[in-house]
Parts: sequence; structure tokens; C-alpha cells
Amino acid sequence: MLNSRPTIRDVARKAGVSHQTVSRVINGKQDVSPETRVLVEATIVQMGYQPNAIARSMARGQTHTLACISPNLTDYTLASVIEGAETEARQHDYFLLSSSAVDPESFSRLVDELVGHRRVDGLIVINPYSDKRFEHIPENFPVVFVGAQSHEQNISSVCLDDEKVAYEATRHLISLGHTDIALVTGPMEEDCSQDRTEGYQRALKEAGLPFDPTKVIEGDWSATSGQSALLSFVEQGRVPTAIFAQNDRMAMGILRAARDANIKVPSQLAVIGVDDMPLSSYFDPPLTTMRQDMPLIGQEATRMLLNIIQRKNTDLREVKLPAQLVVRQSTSDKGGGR
Amino acid sequence: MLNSRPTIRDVARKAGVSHQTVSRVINGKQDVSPETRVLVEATIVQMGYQPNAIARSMARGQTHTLACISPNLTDYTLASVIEGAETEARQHDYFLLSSSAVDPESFSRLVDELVGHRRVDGLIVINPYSDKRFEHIPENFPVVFVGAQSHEQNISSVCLDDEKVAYEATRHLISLGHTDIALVTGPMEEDCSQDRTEGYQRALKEAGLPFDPTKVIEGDWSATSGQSALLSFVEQGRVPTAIFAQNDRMAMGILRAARDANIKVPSQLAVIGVDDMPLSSYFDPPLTTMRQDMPLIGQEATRMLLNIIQRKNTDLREVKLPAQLVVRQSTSDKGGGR
DNA sequence: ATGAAAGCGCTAACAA
DNA sequence: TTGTTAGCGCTTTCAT
Repeated sequence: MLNSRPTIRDVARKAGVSHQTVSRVINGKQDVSPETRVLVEATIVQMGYQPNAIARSMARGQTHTLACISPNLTDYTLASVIEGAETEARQHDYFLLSSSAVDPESFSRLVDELVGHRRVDGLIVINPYSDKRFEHIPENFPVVFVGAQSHEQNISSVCLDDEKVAYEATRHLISLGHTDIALVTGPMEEDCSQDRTEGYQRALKEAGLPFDPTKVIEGDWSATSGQSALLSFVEQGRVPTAIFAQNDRMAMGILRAARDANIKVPSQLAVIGVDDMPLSSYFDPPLTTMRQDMPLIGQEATRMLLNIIQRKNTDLREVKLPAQLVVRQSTSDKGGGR
Repeated sequence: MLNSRPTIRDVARKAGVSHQTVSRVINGKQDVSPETRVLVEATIVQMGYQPNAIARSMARGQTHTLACISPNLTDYTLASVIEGAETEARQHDYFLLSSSAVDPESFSRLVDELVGHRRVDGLIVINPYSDKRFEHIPENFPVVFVGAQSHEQNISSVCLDDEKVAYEATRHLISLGHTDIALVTGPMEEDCSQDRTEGYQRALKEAGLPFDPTKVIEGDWSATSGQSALLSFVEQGRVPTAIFAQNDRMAMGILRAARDANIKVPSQLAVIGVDDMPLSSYFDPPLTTMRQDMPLIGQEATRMLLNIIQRKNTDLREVKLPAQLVVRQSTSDKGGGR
């Protein structure tokens, strides 16, 4: 509010040049004589001038800001993706505005105020599990999906190779001799839950094992949902010998429930998750999991988005990143030391 | 880039009024005749006009955006504060730009580009453990600290009542009969680590227990650092009967190390943490902790910041929020069920 | 109640 | 190489 901040014209006046020359200097343009440049630069320092980003955005028609919409900002997986995206954005002198949208309405409002009001140059959407939400995103607005591909529209995306990851997780259990393998999924409305379920099925089929839908329980990614999943198996009196949980938190809930029910892990029940959260290795027993590189996913998404914005590469790209099996004691007593 | 987006003047032309009238309508000003208003509103809808936020910022000299600088975006504690802040900001039609700054240099650069370039109207700084960082924040720029108070400057702040929380945690251990109580701290350069250490000392003193500096180990908030803390006690052959860890993650590391060292919790070793992370109750044994309401902290910080920005309440305020003891099995077998 | 004019701080196109 | 003239899309006086 203190309007005391010097503008480009104040600097120009003091330096005895035109404001345009100052503009040239702060933008590093070539057509400025060395002497003038030095003079202007000195004046800038002396006056403590700093360019006004909003005015620049205004004149250039670019905000140099990206937005990221995510179901929430606290889940470790999501936060890691966001952090990766933010770091990459800063690297390219962009800012990242991250917001959470729980329901479709708040999502729409957010898109409206971010995209419609031209507050940002591009948008990253994490877990965009319903394409319908995008009906009113303007055509040609730079968007990248994370965690799911676009079905109806041509939107670039980056996600885990969910089918393959699930396949490999299930394979790991099979390779340990398990034949009675249950599955705890994320919300089935999300693509990645579906894909991971398919990978699970493929591994079973390939091993000649039957697919039993009653061994599949839908969770909501929370530890609580994992806990109640195992509980319900216990209550039915048909506890499997192994469970593939589609994320670590649900796996941890399962471990907890197993403890309560006096089921020994891994001897009576083997458990594998997906993510490799920082605390996974501290659990009892330490959790076997499929480690994914979430910051990389965010980084990759940002790169793709910036490419689109800068019109370097507008082609549709659907990147699928791998995960890496980390064997710990929840599936095998011999599993990786600490 | 498609310059096809209608402006206020396009709407005005089509509606046969001046652009100023359109401005009045979209800003809900009173001096517009009902008929004109209806006409303009219809035209706006018809043309799909949406105001350009950047242009508004430019004309108003306000960005309607806040920034939040945090050590990182992934720690559950920090992410929760940020999420609380973001939600509150959105409630007031502000956006929150959250960035992480690991070292002082990147912090300075960030402040420069956010504040110096007038990209935001206000700033929330989480864990501002060195006031020196703020030397070049302009006077009178709206700033609120989270997690620590300002010593050298008059900056409003909101944080946990760290001294009291630590006091209560230690009291809990003492009330269980413990006299040999060790402490694992966060980085001592951070205010909250110091305050929590003081609370620990006060509780000891009050109970007539000696303060033994060799029973204090400095960690870095990570589970790993908790683990090695207990390890070092074990190696020294002087394992205490109770440990107060200044956060949950370190406490979890301690539980893990205890398991490895075959130390029974809580019979041989009681452990209490601070935070109450979502997974704390899933640990083995479930972790006793001081629960803090992190979203509330973020919310409160945002409110204070907006008050300052809107000049409603510029007084220096230093809010300290309480925490709540949650007893689980890591300190007492009788501790709260599941 | 409405419009005209000026300006927010900068960049871009054109002249000189 | 430098300066002049126009905007960017909006809000804010000040007239009318």
C-alpha cells in the first residue's frame, strides 16, 4: 500500500533514459550500449527497484504460474507429487499454486477461478477420476493429468504403470508359493484402482489361479479401510494366506488388524503394498511394497505441461512410470534386513 | 493465446453500454439501473465473459494471493498446516501459493520473487527458525509465522504451546511412575525444539527429578533419527524406562529400534510423541501422543494474515494453541483400546 | 444512472 | 542504440 515502490519510469528518470531502455536492461535484451546498461543497472540497485510481476503478466499475457488440483494436500503420495512438481516449476521460474478439491463442485469452481479467470498458464490435475469434470475447461488450455489417463479427451498424462505394478506385486506373492491371494483395492471409480485390479487378475490367470471376486474388497486408501478389510475376512472365517493391498496405508491397516487378530505375518499372512511411504520400513513387520517415485511423477508432469505451454511439444503423451519391488518382512522372514 | 476471449469492452459494445457500466455490474455496484443490469448480465452469460484476474490485480494493486513458505510440503504436520491455510484462504476468495525452501538461499530467492515482485499480498512462514532470514522482507509487509514466534521483529505468530505440551507429555510419564525419562529433540536451532525441551525440564524439576543432559539426544524429526537415538542408549547400556520424543515420527523410530533390540514397550520402555499422525494409532504398539490440531493452526494463521492485509487488526498477536493427550499402548497397557 | 478519461507498471512495435 | 507511442483489461476518479 505504501506506493513508495519505484517503477520502471522512476528508474528511467533518475538514470536519464527512457523507461523502455530500463525495460530492455531488466529483460536482458541486446540492444543496449554497455555504458547505458551499467548506468541503468546501478540506478536499479541504488533505488532498490524490483519489477512488478503482475504488470509483467498483464503486458505479456502470461502469468508464469501453474496450478495443481489434488484431492488433498496431506496424503504422502499426493504431497510428494506436488512437491516434485513445485520444485520442477521453480526450476523453470514458474510458481505452482496447489489447491485441494474434494467434491466436483469445488473442483469446478476452482477450475473456473484458476483457468477461466486466467490466473494460471497451465493445470496439473491429480487423480482426475472423472473426465466429466473437464467439460468446461476451455479447449487448448494446457492440462496434464497425473495418476490417470484421459479417456474422452486428448490430454497428456503421467502415471504409474498401475497394471504392471499390480501384476508384479501379485507375482511376488505367487512366487512365494501363495495360491490364496486376496486383494484390497482403492475406490473403484478411480482408474488406478481398476488398472491395479487388472494386473492382479492377469498374474493370477497366468499362474493358473482362479479369480475369486469374494476375495476382493474395496477400500478407500485409508489404513482404517485396510483394517476393516482384514476384519471382514476374519469374521467370514476365510482369511487368505496373502493380501495385495493397493497402497501402503491400507496394508498398514491390515498389519494392524492381523496383530489384533493374532495372525502372524508373514508366516500365516503375507502382505504387500504400493508406494513405499517413509514409515513403511518402520512398521512391524516392515512392509514389503512396490516403491514408486512420486516426486519424479510430479516433475515429469510439470515438464510436459511446460512443453505444452511453450509449444515445444504439443503431441499427446501418456507416460507410464515403473515401480520397484522392495522386499521386507511382511512377505518373507528372509526379506531385506532392517 | 487464442485472443478470442471477450473483454469488458466487448461485452459493453454488444450490450450497447459503456465498459464502465459492465465493470459496475460484475463488481456488484449499486449505481446501475435494474434494466441495464439485467441486460449486461445476459450479455455476459451469452458471450461467456469471465473477468481477467491479472488485470484486476493490476488495477487494484492487490493480487488476492497469499504465499506459504515451508521447509517441505510432504511432512504430514506441515502439509496439514498448509491444507488448513489453503482451505481458509479459499473461503475468503484468496489463493495460496505454497513453496518449499530448504536452505536460506532458496528462502531468500523465494521471498524476493514472491514479495519483492509483488506476486502476493501476504506471507505465511512455517518454521521460521532463524529471524535473520527476514532481513530483507520489506517493513510493513503482511507476514505471519507458524511454529515459532518472532524474536527480533514484531511479527504475529501462531504455534503450539510447545512448552506446555512438553510439560504435559513429561507429566504423563512421571504420573506413570517413571523417573528415568530421556528426551529426543528436534533440531535445536528450531524454537519449538527448545521450548519443548524447557517444558520437559520444568516437569522434571517440579517432580524433583534431576535433569541429566546425557539423557537428551538431538534428532531431526525423522524416524531414522529416533531409531538411532534409542540405539545409542542401548549401546551405552543405559536405556531409560521412558522416552519423550518431540514428534511422532521419531517416536516411531524409537518403537522400531526397541523391537529390534528386544525391549518391550511399554513394560520396559514407555514412549510418547507429539502430533498424532494418522498412522500413530496403527503402530505396534499404538503410540501415545500429544495431539495437535494442525489444520486449525493453518486456519488461524491465515485469518490473522487476512486481518493484517485488510487492516482490520494489525496488532501484534502471538497465539498459542493447546494439544491433547492421547493415551495408547506405548505408555500403558491399559491405554485406550484400539 | 451512466460515460469519458486517466492510469495501474509493464512490454511490444515502430520510429528516429 | 535509443525514445515514442500504444496497448494489456481492468478500476477509479470525475463529469454529465
